Amino acid sequence: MNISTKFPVAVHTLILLSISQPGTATSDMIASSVNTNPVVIRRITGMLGRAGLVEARAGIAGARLKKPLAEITLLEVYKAVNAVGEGGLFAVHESPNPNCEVGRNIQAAMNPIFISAQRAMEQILEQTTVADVAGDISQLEGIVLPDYFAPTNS
Amino acid sequence: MNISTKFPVAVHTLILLSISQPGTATSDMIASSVNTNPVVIRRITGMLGRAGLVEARAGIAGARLKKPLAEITLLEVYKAVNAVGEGGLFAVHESPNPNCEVGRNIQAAMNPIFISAQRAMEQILEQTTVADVAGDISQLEGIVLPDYFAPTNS
DNA sequence: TCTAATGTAACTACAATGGTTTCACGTAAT
DNA sequence: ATTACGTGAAACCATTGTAGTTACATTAGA
Repeated sequence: MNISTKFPVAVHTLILLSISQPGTATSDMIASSVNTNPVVIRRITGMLGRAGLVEARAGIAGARLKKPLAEITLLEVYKAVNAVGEGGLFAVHESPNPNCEVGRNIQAAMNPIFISAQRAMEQILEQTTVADVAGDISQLEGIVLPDYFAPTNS
Repeated sequence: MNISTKFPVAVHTLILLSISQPGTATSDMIASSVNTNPVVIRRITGMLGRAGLVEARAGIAGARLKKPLAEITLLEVYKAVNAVGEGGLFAVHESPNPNCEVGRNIQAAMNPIFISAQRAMEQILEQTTVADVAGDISQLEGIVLPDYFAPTNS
């Protein structure tokens, strides 16, 4: 399996919150950009709120960022939405045979590797902020199509 | 979600194959060490076979390693069993709204980060061989419990 | 008060995983 | 040849997790 879409959706949400006029980015509006259900968005803003990244209150339209995007790393978002469940990125096979030399030690032997592999992945996420992603988006918007995409007369 | 247990089970299987007398490590025997069903093991040895790591033939008990464990990296095993399905480690939310500046670019903006994060994780797996894991296991077997685990008279 | 938005619970649909049964086929020993 | 054992593969089931959906209580503000 793979890491939950909650993660990219949360990033998407944070960017929309940052570029929208206050009170504009309702869960309905965000859901229509993400192409999902408003409740899915509220679940995510709820998690972002519990992590201290946004402030969302019942009855008030649009959540408010509690930090500028440049101070929110992707790792914070990833952790806020619990993108990788409990037990870590790698699943282990439960209760191998304790009467077998391999069975009774395999988990202890593999665990350190699993942990450092997961850490390596998370460190990449830590090096990028949500503002970086937002920057990439405006860059993409400003892109000029190369000539071979232009209409021709041939 | 997390990465399939097929991965640790495959490592477990390879180690058993390497330390067992030829023809001894049947899918039944391996399954009893892993604590699962023999068919699960055969599915995995099948994948390891298609990846060229072992040779398993119908009717012949026990698969045979085609390489020494020291020449099999964890990354090879991970790829052999397709531990992370198609589409990569990170899921993306499908079809965001193309009429929204953020929606139509979010995937392109996040993809490079997802790819390098996944790569970082895989590079760790590439640095370890199955023989390293097997070595850790024998080390664990030889461990001497520290004093505070010893019976006392107090 | 009325409207609009959020928070939350509950339910559903769907997909993926792993376990299980079953059976055909291959090998090897008797 | 027959028998026993093991693998390969298909089919099916149970469980789990994710996301989508409905419904409703609650809150803010006009």
